Amino acid sequence: MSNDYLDKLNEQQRAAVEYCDGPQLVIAGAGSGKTRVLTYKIVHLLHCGHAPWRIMALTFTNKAAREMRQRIEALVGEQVAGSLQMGTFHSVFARFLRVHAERIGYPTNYTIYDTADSRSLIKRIIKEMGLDDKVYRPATLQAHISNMKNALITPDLYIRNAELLEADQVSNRPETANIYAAYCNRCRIAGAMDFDDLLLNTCVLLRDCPDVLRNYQERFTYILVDEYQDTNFAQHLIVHQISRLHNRITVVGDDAQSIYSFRGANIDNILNLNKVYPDLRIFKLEQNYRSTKSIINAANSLIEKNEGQIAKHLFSENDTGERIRVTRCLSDYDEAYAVANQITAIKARQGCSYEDFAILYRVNAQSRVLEEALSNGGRKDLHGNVRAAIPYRIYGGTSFYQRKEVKDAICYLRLVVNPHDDEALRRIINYPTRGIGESTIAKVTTAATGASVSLWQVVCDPERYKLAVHKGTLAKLQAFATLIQGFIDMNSQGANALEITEAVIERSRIKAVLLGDMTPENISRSENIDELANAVHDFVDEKQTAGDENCRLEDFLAETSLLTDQDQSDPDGEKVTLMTVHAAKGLEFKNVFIVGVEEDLFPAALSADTLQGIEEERRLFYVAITRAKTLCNISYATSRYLNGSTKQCVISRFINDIDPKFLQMDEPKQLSWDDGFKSLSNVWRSGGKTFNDFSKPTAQEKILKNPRPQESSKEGILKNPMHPLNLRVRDLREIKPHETGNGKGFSTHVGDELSIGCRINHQRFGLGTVMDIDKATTDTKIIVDFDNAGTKTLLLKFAKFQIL
DNA sequence: ATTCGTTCGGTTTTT
DNA sequence: CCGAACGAAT
Repeated sequence: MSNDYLDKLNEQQRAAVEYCDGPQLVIAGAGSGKTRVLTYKIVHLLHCGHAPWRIMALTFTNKAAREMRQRIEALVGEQVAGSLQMGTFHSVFARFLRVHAERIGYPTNYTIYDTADSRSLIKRIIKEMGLDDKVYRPATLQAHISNMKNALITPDLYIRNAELLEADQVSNRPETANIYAAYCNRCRIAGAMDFDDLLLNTCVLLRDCPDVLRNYQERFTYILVDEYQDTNFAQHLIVHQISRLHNRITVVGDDAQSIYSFRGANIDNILNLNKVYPDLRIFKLEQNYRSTKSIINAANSLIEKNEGQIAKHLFSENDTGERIRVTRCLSDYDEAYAVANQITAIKARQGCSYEDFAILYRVNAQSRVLEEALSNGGRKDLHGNVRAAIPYRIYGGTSFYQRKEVKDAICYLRLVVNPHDDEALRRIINYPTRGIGESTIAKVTTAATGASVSLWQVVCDPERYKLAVHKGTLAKLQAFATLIQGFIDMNSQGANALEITEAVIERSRIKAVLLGDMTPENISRSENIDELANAVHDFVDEKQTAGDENCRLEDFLAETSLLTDQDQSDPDGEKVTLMTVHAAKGLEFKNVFIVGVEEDLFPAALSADTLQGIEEERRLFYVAITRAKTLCNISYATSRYLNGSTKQCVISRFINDIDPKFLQMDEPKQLSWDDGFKSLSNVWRSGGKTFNDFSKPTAQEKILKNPRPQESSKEGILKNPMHPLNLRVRDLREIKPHETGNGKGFSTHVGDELSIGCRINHQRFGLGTVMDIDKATTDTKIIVDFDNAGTKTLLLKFAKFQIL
């Protein structure tokens, strides 16, 4: 293998790739070729003689892992790439744990509880302990337990930690430690690990089994970790322990893009890395290849407002590009339609594809309106003609494997692999209904908890556990046990994943029940079950073509249980991408729309009370902006319908954080004192449609022409976002190049140059489509549907615009 | 035991 | 708005 791959790197990147003798931190700004460095680094390591199976590469998301694998495959071939130990933290260590589970008291075929499973278990424990679930909110407890695990505080450490106990007393939740202990206990009886356990137990394994640690330390001569700013303590420790022997490690990250502290990510892991690795060498990648200068400069000016960062200056040598456009909308509805129209307009102008667009939002719930607007292809025209739908694709939402019917089917499979999986058993013991009701399950539960065994053990041997139920009920339990045992036997006799899945679908009657009542929903549910069978089929097929006849159900489950919402397979075709900003990390798009940039949404209300909260939100916003290559569009609405009610909204403080010279504020104007209160009266909702009066400026707009001097805003907004002084937009003079009509191609036109459907750029109203030309009178009028200013009738002899 | 209807409450981001 | 949870009817 020649090493001409090094020529494909810039100086900084090349230096980072070539240094392989000790611990290395690569601070990689957004779009600076981080993945490129990682992939080439791995190629370089192979070139330098590291065997592929001695290299461990850890990423955060499956998407990132997949992408890196593909890139490396392209460079070194499938064979070699396949031998690399590469994947997400969770998937790599879940594999290790499969091998050594018994060393730490878990079965090899342990189950992985997803968030829903663990939530339901916590909830049940709270109930069983007779505690008030208003005080002990399951979601809060779950998050708390997760944090504890990420910090490696096990229940026995918890109970000895005076500080934690004290805090629980103060918050009036003294039972927290007991809930935590009970939860872990029940997981263990069920042979189940939750996501956090995968990391925690890896730490336990490496701590308690020095031979295992030694083995991995010796094996992995090089470790690479992506997105290190998002590691939690458990991950940090694992990496450190395994890398300690050879001390050859590359961690890549960008403190400015740390956005996962809510799940335990600790930015100090990267900021203090030199304390863990005294001979750490730091490399910086500061040239951004992705975005225009305007975008990078704007992003830089934003992130400067955060404190405590690793000094770096991201720069771009790309074109200056257009300024970031900030659009004010009256409602979420208008915003969605404005975005849809913009997409159509920009696509026509750039001649690009729908794939070049992404709409990013803070929370998934925002996607709904956007979907509607896109499906309608933007606003209907004057004659009520519906425009062609804009194709889109949503990441996130409920994933395939979380759908009720699919999860039901999966729970049968889980039970086959590990019958002690209580959560799975609970879910399907009476689905389809087989007369095993709540009271029976309660009795089984009591018996099981009393004897510290799984529900399955009680179901299989009711007498032993003195289960007091009627004969008829006993028979029903027996029938259920026989059903499941049948599948278990199939599995132990060597049936493959597909054979068992088919048997389960058939004999459990889950599909038959759905087809017994052919409502459209049920038909779709049954199709989803078929889809699951297909997935198993593909899995088996793929393994067999690769020459592996061993297509165990265990393997299928192990693979799918770590897939998440973000990992749906790509349906092909060019589509606009809709996703949360979190999901967009690591991706790039030619044109990006960031919507809902309002106080209490972005930054999220829950994050707004702490400085760290705000700083993380700001980093999130930074991530959003830096996804864009060419155009970045920001919008906010003054009124938004979210979670069942309409609320007034205020522009996000983050827009004020960006240096105004990189912004182009649309509809520049002073917001009025009661602008926010007024706009509600302009918005009616009927049948999902909004009626807006865009055409005439409001009295307030006319009155308030004088720019109010800027004052330091942070505290003011923090104190009271609704305070009128805070309803302030930038100085007029800073904004809008074409607003002043400075002869930049805006002129009057005669009718002949225009036709219906023409795109124009109006001096004042911006982009729009000509809907009609009225030559009936001496003064020709045109009716234009503006993307952001509604429909206007213009007198041709006066209107100043460009024809695009 | 099951099913249906009503009320109530919550509400970020993800492996 | 949506889902969970509870209560009442079969």
